[in-house]
Amino acid sequence: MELHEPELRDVPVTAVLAALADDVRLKIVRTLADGGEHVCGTIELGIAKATRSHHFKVLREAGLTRTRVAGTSRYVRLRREELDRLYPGLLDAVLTAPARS
Amino acid sequence: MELHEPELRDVPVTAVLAALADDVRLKIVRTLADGGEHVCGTIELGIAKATRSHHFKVLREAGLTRTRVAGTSRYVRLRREELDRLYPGLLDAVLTAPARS
DNA sequence: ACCGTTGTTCGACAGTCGTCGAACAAGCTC
DNA sequence: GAGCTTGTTCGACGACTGTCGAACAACGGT
Repeated sequence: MELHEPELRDVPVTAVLAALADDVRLKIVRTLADGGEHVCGTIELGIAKATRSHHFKVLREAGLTRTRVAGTSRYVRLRREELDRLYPGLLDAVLTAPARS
Repeated sequence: MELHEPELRDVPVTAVLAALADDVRLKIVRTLADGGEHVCGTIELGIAKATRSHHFKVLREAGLTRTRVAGTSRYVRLRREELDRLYPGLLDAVLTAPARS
């Protein structure tokens, strides 16, 4: 299993923004914002698992998440420190924004 | 001429992020970041004017810019104060980010 | 009144994106 | 090993997006 996790500085800002510009992915990011590791499947999203897998892939390849494989599960967490270092304020701004109505 | 400029709070965060997640529009925003008014046509973008018009429309309808009509020209400026109030840190994070290589 | 300038709108087109079911892979448990 | 669970991958499909040329609209200057 190749876990493609790019260096954040190699990811264009537009890719980071595009990754955040989706309701499903934003919900994932909000959930991960507690700082802990979450198993992909435990985040309730109301979509097919293929779609779920797709969104986690987008987040990972945009440098937003770090994934640890353990058994059949994947533990995902937000790369908050790195993000705050490279884009100070971005994550906070997005997270404190009013949730989707 | 109907100038559709929504209240920022009525625009979903994802729409704001999507508007910023494009190289051309990001370049426009960076140019407008000096706080002044710019005439649409004076910003060098290297694209057809139809496309240019499209991008300015996206920015306007995402609540990112304010447009003033004067003669045949449109004066555009960034809605920075409102943006900073609703999404503190977002604009700064995007603007200080390394420009697209 | 004509012409040039500035922008918008209207198809059209290619490309990307979100979504899904189905098939597959890998691990755990009995 | 059989079966279940957890995710990924593979088309496929419809919707949206960025791009353009052409046509149009509105204004300014001569």
